[in-house]
Amino acid sequence: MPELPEVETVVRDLRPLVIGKRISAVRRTSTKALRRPWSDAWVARMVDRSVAGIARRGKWIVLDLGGPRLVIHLGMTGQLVVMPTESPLADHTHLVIDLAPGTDQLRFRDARRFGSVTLFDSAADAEAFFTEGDLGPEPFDYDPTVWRQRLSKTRRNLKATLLDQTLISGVGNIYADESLFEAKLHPETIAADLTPAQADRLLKAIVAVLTRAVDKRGSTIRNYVGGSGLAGGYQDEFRVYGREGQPCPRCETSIVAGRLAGRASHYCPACQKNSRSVRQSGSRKVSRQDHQTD
DNA sequence: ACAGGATCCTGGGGGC
DNA sequence: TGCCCCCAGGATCCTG
Repeated sequence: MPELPEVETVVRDLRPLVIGKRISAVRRTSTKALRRPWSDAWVARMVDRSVAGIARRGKWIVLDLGGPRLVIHLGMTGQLVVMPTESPLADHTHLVIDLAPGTDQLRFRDARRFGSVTLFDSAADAEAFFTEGDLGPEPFDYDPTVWRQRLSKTRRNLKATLLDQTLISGVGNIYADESLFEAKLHPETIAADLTPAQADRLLKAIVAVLTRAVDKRGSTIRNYVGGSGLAGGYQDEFRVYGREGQPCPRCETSIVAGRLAGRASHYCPACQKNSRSVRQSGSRKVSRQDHQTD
């Protein structure tokens, strides 16, 4: 479920609720396996530590325990919320962390269990995990030159490219579609065929869309809630995602939905022209030079 | 190198 | 009410 804006919202919500709190107990509240295996040996390493900070890296949440780092991925249906101890434990709650002083608990829930919770011994170990996973740069501080270079090296389409966390971290299905609309680029456009100007436009569009979404506390379609249990508001601002058959907010043309990179993809066929396929309709294949315009 | 499909799971919605 | 099928904010592995 959660992409960068949702994860960022969780982190911002949790920050005042967990920082400075001491972990007085840790309990696994289900025996079901998560995406990455949990180890009970981690409990002893967490108890009595205080939460020094909480941060986001791509779609990952990093809880700083003053040495060890608890690294959490929400997968599709994950929730990480602070709740009072007396509130009933919701279904599919996998981990409960007691916070002191007070009676609050940090709870991790995940119905589909595509998420994970992993303890690393140090900041360096957590960072090595991201490095080994080849996690791509953050959209907000992506060097445009590097971005253009990375795009120029792949013949994949833009939709698949934006979903690739090693190329850019944090973008998922919703914000890929919304960013491509913002940039007026067709999701099937080959990344390497973008002109430098188009590549710049795309990065700016991603940043603009993500910024607006963060401002609205992300998007809630089904399960997502922030760290305090509050839903998001950006789902009301979608311009293409989930709007198949509805009018394009720019030109009124019906939004089209197709399947790309294995995911539902929404776009405006009028605003988001695929220069490649348009040009291909006359000749057979198009040389790279043909794309220098636009 | 890359596309496409299957897979890991559960729940919700639509059609019948 | 129930059943069946399809779909879902992700990521990874396998095949062609």
